[in-house]
Amino acid sequence: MAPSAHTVMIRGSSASKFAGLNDVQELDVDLARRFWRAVERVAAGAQIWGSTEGRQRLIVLVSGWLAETRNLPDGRRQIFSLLLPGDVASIGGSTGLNRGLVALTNVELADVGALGAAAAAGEGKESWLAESIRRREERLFDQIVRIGRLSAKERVLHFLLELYHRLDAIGLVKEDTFRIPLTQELFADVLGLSVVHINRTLQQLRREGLLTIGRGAVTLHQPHKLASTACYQFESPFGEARSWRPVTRRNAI
Amino acid sequence: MAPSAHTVMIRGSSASKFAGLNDVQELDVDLARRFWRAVERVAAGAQIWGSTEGRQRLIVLVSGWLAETRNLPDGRRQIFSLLLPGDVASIGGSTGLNRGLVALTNVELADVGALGAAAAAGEGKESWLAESIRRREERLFDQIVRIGRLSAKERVLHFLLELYHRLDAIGLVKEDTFRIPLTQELFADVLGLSVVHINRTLQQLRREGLLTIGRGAVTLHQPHKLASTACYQFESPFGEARSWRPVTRRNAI
DNA sequence: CGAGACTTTGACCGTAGTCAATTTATGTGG
DNA sequence: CCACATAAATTGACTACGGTCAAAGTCTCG
Repeated sequence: MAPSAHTVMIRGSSASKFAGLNDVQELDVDLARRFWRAVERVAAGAQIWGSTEGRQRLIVLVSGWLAETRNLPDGRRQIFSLLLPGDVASIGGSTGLNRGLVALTNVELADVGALGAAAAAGEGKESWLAESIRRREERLFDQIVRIGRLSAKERVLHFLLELYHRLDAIGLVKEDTFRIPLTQELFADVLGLSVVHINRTLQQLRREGLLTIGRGAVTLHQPHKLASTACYQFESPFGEARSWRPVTRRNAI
Repeated sequence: MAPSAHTVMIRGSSASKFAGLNDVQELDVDLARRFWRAVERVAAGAQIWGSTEGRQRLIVLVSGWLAETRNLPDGRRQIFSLLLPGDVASIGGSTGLNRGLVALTNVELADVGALGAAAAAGEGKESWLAESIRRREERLFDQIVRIGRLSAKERVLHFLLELYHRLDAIGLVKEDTFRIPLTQELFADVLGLSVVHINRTLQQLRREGLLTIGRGAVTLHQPHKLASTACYQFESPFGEARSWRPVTRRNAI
């Protein structure tokens, strides 16, 4: 993939290239510079994994979209999460066997090894890295709730709302509209549904006037209202809904 | 919950109390001692969360089972993961709002804050903590594949196989049999299914002679054979099954 | 214009959910 | 030790969400 095409990709957000990072106060400029020296470019469609030999290392996604995925032997595929600019991922080590990292668009990566050590050491303040990792886990939890307990319609809305918020945080949402480099097939593999059903669900949402989607762009109409219909981020602070009874031999399976 | 009842809980595995830890070479004895001074006991059924005030802290589960869970406003519930002895979890900080930690049995916890700093600093060797966290993420990925792409029958087997391996690693499996403090309802909430369907699936598996389950104990008949029918740990090393085409405006939604 | 990939549609099927009742297991108090 | 209370497990009847298969329609690019 030609670098020129790539440049087009990130243009228009040049100011916000660092938005995902600057947003969080703890990342100082020195570290940021260290990023830039180590930037790597990866072409859309490429699969990424560190040498299985070396130790695990952390990278920051500077621009573009990545997908974390797994293929089952029979062809089924599940996408665990999407990584957006500012997100952290680990590659290398024994990671590669269970999970693949795929560039959905042209992508810029920065090594965060040095930063990692620095951040881990700096205990006094909330380290940027720790916070980043915490959010990542939170997103995995959201993903589990989506595919575990939400209906197809809810899943789609919940997922789009997550993207909306994450992209908004790095300045990539204008007037409730953002771009998504996803086909309906990828959509399906994220949400654990079939392509056909994703298609029908999207059409239903369109008919209901809840969103506009097509040509790689999404507009959410009244995002806040959608949030409640999709159980998005409105979880009760836990523990209010159901009581937990100790599980003893008496009441075990 | 009386300490005596509790002691019964961990008896029989006293030798293996530390199995989950000793198993991994990097944990030295000094750190282990530090654990013991900080051990906390929690009664079955209790909900655990650090003060939302303080910073996030890491704990190690020394004995018993914990569940990480979320309740949706309408009563639906999803259990993200089960924590077994030797596993690490974070509590406190902003964690509490999105995820609850519940003691399924009486439980012993050890604070790993000090260890955390030490381990993070010790970069030369694979730190125990880092490895522990990596495995945790791997389990979340497995969970996502289970509920995203596996059938009910596959989910149950895959889940039981995971427990089998994790419990085996800490010496809690004898003759392919282990104890599980789970009701069918909890089972359902882990696997994203209804109780009724869990019940029917278990009965089918019993009829097929694949396992024995009841009274809080499970026996897997021919675990290795089951693994292939449940797509357990037999994922292709990624990238062989399907090609990835760049997603551009052309072929996006 | 033609090729290839993606989207859309229709017909049909099957897995899993829901509701409601019954049975079983484990306690508990008399 | 028995009757009763409670929570789990189980069953049946019915529904529906979502999957599958196959064909037709669209879009973009070369």
